[in-house]
Amino acid sequence: MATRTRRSQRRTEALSRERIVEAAVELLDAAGEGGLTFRALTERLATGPGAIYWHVENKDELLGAATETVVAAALAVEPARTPDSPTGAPDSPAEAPDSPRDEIRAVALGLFEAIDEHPWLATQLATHLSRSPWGSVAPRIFESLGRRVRALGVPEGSWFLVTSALMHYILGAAGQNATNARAGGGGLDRDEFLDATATAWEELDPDDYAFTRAVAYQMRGHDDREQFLAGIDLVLTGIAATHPPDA
Amino acid sequence: MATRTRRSQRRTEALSRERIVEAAVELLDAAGEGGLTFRALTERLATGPGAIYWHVENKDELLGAATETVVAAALAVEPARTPDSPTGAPDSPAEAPDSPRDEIRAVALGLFEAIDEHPWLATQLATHLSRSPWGSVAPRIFESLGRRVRALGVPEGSWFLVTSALMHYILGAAGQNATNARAGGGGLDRDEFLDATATAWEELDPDDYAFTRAVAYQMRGHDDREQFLAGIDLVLTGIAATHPPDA
DNA sequence: ACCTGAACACCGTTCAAGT
DNA sequence: ACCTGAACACCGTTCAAGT
Repeated sequence: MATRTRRSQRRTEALSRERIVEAAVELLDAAGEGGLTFRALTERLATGPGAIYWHVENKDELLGAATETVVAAALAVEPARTPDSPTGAPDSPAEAPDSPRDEIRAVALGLFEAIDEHPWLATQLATHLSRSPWGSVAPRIFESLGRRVRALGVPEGSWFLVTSALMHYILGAAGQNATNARAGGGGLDRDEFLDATATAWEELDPDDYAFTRAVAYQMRGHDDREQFLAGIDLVLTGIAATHPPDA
Repeated sequence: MATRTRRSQRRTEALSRERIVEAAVELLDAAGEGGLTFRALTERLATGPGAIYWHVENKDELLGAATETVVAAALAVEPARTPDSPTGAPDSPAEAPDSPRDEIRAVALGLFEAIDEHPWLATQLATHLSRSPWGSVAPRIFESLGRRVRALGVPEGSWFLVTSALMHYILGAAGQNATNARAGGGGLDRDEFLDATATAWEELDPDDYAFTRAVAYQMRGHDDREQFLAGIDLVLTGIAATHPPDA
């Protein structure tokens, strides 16, 4: 029976931290946070739990490593181009030197899309962003946004506040959206899910939820990405108004 | 040995969904997400798992009920008063009719403080806000903010966008802060934790993290609540600028 | 209607043993 | 140095049985 070992992967390459993290990301993408177990991991890697523990401290560290990998990839794109065509994929070489504002939009959108593709990221980013010893993912995002905030001309005394506010909006919005992405993935397609949610809103108590009922129809057709970027613009405008460049 | 049943609670009152949720909140507060187990719950309530399952569908539903309870309490305060004295606890009767802007600040601060007191809330709010069947907690927050957004004079077409953006900032910021609160709770006090984080930032690579290193000192002394409210003001200013009242 | 508690399947983690 | 796999303690959940 030793012959019938599942070789879900070719067995040529040796085990490595990298391969383990890669498999972890695949499991998380396929089945969410609950999909990442050491049993599933050992089966996929055709090995035993002990082997994994030799390369990785524990499950928490593994989750952290998976998060770092995905976030690093999202930030590495360093995209450009004005988001005029919201559908356009960034693959042609970028030449035009973008404004800091456009770059912030692009970084934000990169994170948004990463969370959209890997909904399990939301939990990680929302609450486990700082760990001991300090994970590198929070500073990475902070740095990427902060450089553009500086380029925007925000006075130095406001750098921390402004960059934090931007990051909070991005993580909050992307997190909410991940919930939708997840729910959408489970059977219903996106439009059906939106419609079901809008309908649920419309059936709330008229006294307690007058406002929510009144905007339910706006939920029905809305485009997540567009809304997200509109929110970014709102925050950027707020930044310009409350922390204008030094005179 | 039947005599030595732990009665962590007086045994007079019968089991009820309410008592179970209450105990769940206590366990979550005391030991975080990992502290809520059915064993701990049965011990605290001096009963068996079957009894709990009679009142509650499963662990997920229990977590949801705990979240709803705490969020409802936070929103019920419907506080007032201008936040001039950031330390002041709201206990004297409020009379002055506050501006929508102040009310939004107050609602936001209420949520911020709820997450600060119950750090496990962050995960719940960040990613499980919508469930099937639709939980009432998202609409509750949305409604509370939305009514004030309407009172602000934001044009109807922008209600959904603006209220969502506000909610995203609040949840994102409060979530990040919960991480700090949690970390602070684990031995170090708040100032020590901030200091340790700032020091860690200052030791990052000078090329890759030039900006983060440059603002590390701003992290050291900052007041979470103050920063949070400054962010709210930033967003409110952005709202006023990008979605001004109809002419 | 409400509760008991043994049992089940599954999980993260450890560790003596192998190569 | 790297891997194996049995074993341990713990978890959510079920269910026949009691009152």
